[in-house]
Amino acid sequence: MSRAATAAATREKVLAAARELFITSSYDDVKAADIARAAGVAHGLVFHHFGSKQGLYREVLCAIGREVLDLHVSDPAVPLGKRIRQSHRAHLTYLLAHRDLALNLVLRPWGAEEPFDRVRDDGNRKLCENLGLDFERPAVRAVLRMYTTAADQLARDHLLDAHPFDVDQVVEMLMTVLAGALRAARVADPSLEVDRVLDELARP
Amino acid sequence: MSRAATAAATREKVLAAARELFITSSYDDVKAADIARAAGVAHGLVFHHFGSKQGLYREVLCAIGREVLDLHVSDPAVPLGKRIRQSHRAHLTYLLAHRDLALNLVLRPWGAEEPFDRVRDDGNRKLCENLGLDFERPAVRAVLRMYTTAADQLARDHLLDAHPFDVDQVVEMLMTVLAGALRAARVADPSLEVDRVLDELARP
Amino acid sequence: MSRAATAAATREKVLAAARELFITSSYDDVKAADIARAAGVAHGLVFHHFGSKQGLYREVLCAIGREVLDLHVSDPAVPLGKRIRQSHRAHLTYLLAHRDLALNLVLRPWGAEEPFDRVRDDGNRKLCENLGLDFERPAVRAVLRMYTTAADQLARDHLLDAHPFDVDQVVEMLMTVLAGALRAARVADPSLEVDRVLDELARP
Amino acid sequence: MSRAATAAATREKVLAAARELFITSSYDDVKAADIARAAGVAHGLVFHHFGSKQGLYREVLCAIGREVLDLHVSDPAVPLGKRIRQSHRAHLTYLLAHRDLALNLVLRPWGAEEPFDRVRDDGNRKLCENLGLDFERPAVRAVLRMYTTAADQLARDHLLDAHPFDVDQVVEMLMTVLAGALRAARVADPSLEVDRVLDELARP
DNA sequence: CATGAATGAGATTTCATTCAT
DNA sequence: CATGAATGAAATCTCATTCAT
Repeated sequence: MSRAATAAATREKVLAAARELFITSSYDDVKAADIARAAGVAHGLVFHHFGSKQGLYREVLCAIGREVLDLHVSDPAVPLGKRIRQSHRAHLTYLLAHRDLALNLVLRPWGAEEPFDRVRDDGNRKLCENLGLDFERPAVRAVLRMYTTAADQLARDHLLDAHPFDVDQVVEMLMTVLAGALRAARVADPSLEVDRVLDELARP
Repeated sequence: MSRAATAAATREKVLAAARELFITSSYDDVKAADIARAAGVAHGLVFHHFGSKQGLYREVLCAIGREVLDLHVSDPAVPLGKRIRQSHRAHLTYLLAHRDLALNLVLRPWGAEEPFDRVRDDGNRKLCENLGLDFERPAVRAVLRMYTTAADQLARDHLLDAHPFDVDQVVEMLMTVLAGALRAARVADPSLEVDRVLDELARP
Repeated sequence: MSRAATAAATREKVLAAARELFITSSYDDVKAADIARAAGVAHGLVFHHFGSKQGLYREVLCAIGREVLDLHVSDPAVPLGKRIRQSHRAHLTYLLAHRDLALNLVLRPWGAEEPFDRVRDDGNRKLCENLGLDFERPAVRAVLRMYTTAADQLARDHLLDAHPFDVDQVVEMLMTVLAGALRAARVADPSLEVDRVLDELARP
Repeated sequence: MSRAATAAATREKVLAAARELFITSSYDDVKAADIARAAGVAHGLVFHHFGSKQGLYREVLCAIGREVLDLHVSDPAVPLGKRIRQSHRAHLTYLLAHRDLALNLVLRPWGAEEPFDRVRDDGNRKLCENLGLDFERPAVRAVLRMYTTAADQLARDHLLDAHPFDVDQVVEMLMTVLAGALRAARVADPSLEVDRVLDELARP
């Protein structure tokens, strides 16, 4: 193993330890010393590789964001309604399988973490592509941001057992809310064509 | 002025100073000492009256929550569509008039602050009464929580000039999203009757 | 004992402990924690009273500076030559009696410690008054600063046993160097009248 | 280029970078990593070549000390008064041309830096040779140390514009103070013959 | 010779909270 | 009620130095 590879491995070790801890405890409750200890490295190494605790946190967040993004189905061969439903189900399943991670890191509001916002916007952009809409149009962007936030809220309540619905029901609720959001986009920007999308979304 | 009145006045002074500070700075950035200094009282008084910094914060939050709640129109004489629209407009106008307060204290996600959640639930309950729906039904509760979160997101973007829509457009977008949320409630709970409400909401 | 008096007493305790430590160890080697422990108070109290370790250090330095200043004899009834000699002897005796204090805190160069410089200037001003010269004249100021530095150097060497001269010899050497410095002032500023002073200084 | 030559060149690169940094920042503010970066070499190399940060600092200091020493004129053909004046002028000119270097590295008190003290003693020894005096005699050594310190003080004030005198005036002031110092040596050690030297110094 | 990853001891300062007066 | 002195735990980040490659 080369020097560089060893270093990279150490970096990963720290990253993994940090992820583990940030999932189970809040940012403030996780101490840099804890991370170093969990990773089995010297205290200072955390800062050598990531500059600051914040920097390390950001990296963890981004890594998770990318993982979540990759869950989405974008195969154009699959009909739109099915595609979106599959994506949603995959997303929800992932969150259920990683409950703490979801509650503590993923399902946080817009604006709470700068770098994560970008990941979220990437998610919306992907959704937009699937829907055949232009994310650069303010109305589209605005309602998708609303929708994502609302979906996170429903997912959060789901994880907290705040309501009794199963995954399939949740997915259908999301589809309906998404439809409402798209109609809201047309309200703000009448030139927007959403009927066809609404049609396709309606078909499971 | 009686002993008790003086005490109450002091309490208010601290509360006002705290509110001012929590509006402009984050919770962690506001120090108990800052509040005491701003209020012109002894450091220890903050704890004398409010037990802890958290306790004081909660009081500030609740006071604001109550103010916001009181903005809502519940006059049954006003047609439903108009009533909800007026409430929304009043709410948005208030947030615009208190930008920092809105961004830093009001428009935070569910779960961020325990006591504020209750206020928010109260708001949803009020909305429910207006809509003639039963907040205790899980489907209703779930979609209203989604809706509120989504509405906050749109308001936040509005305050941050992230989109170009005016207050009237925002209100109409919200109405449309609310309609979508109600349909989503029916999806989860088919026994739910929402057609009449949807009808009334459609009429401005 | 009143509240304020207790507080002042505590402050003094910290100050005394700090002085003790700064005399025997270098600034960097003295830890804030050491001072608190030595004073028998909580760690945080140091900062409550002095703001920072630097602030505390400055106070210690100033207190010592004032003590040293008070050693000087300014009784006009005493002939000038005798007066200066007595002051020098008192100064040297003090430094010898407080060897570490002298070497570590007093005999440091101009510019090493901002607040101490002011004290030193005060000392020179006092010397000036004794000599009947105007400290505001650049030539006077410049040579007195030279002289003070040189005197500190000789004192330092004396404390370090770098030369075999006794206090009386050292005092006479200083008188001679002071005479040289005054002549140097006249070189820079020929309008300066120093002959009478030189005359008086020559008489013990 | 041979292996050894490359190594020497690298060493020089580090030395030059260190000098640059120590001139503009204080010892504590210069980090070993800064030096390595500025020199464009690996962090560890600093220690490879110089053992420690202190060691590197010492080398920088000595190099500068030697440069300053070489400024002094010792040509016996030049009359003493002229020789000393030329040396002083050269010294001052050098300090003026390297202001930060002078203030931060050269014009520091005796005892501040072990290795530099030796250089300073070398300087005094040289001066002694010029003056035809024996540096090993305590009185001579003592007053020359005083004189050097005083001269540094005047130079420091000069660099800081603390007085309005030009280089020629400063040189003459120094000559006068030097004369005073020599007389002080005779005070401490009456067997010392300084009249001839004083005579020669008086003639420019 | 050169590299830079790894070490790990360490210190200042902050601040919520308490409590004697 | 009001005061503000006193407490003391705690945590981030720094940095000289080492050493395996």
